[in-house]
Amino acid sequence: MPELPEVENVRRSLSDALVGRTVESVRVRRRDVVHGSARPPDLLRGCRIRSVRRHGKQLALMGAAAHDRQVDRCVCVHLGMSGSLQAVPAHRRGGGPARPVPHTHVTWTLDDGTQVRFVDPRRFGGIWTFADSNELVQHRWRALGEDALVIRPGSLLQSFQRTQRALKPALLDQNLVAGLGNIYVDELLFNCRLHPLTPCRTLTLNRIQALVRCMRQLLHRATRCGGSTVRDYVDGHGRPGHFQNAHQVYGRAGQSCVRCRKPLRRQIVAGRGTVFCPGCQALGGR
DNA sequence: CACCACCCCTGGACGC
DNA sequence: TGCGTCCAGGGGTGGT
Repeated sequence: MPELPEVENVRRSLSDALVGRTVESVRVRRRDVVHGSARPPDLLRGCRIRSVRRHGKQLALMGAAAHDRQVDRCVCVHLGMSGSLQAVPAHRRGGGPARPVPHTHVTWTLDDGTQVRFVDPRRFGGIWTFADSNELVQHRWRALGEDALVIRPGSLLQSFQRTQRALKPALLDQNLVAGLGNIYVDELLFNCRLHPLTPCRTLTLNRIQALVRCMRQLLHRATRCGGSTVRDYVDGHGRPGHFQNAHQVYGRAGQSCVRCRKPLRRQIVAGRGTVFCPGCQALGGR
């Protein structure tokens, strides 16, 4: 389940393989994963890739039409739960017709023979096409909150003050802060000793500052470790992450808390499986 | 506007 | 071995 650290690793690895290359052809196997125009030129055919951007959990391939450098193109990719975007170099595809990877919905072929494949078995992800970066921001990224790596305590304080919600559902809300998912919210709340059901309203600026520091540190550490591979996440080169080995609560229900040795509890919060330490993360805090 | 329940989807775990 | 059932979960949508 790609969250910010995983998506950032996909972004970096894809940048290596894509930036500066030109898209020679695009193949769409499932039209319904593409939102907006699925015409090959709108899916970057004939474009030179200028950059790979990220906001929260979303990626965007920014291209410039080769025949007219003024014409921009932009393809936004959301990996959802089970999506992956991998660049497979020509030499790794070998000579013979390798059996196709199931659920490969869109394939781009670059001028050096590299294939970029969007694979998404559960189809919780998708692809959105835009004329340029303005459209991307207007129609898709503007509604999102600030990216979790750059958000400042002040904006979080503002959001927290006008919501009645608990911390966990608020932090999972991409319109409030973009990039956190179930894994990193649980890890974050454990790190800063906050109960998932703490009402956002009750957090002082001081505690929000600590929360933001914790969040950046956690996300940076996880990113450096290549992200978390819980089931099948891999980056743009097919490499798994290893931050799952450093998880302190996620996936550890019933095991003992690394701080106080009490058993970790699992409870449904905001409809999501939530693991926390009832000892360290008391409601009301300390 | 704020919030929540519901639904989308597949593969893996588990029980018989 | 094989089949059925349950569950995970991001986020869009529609209802309250």
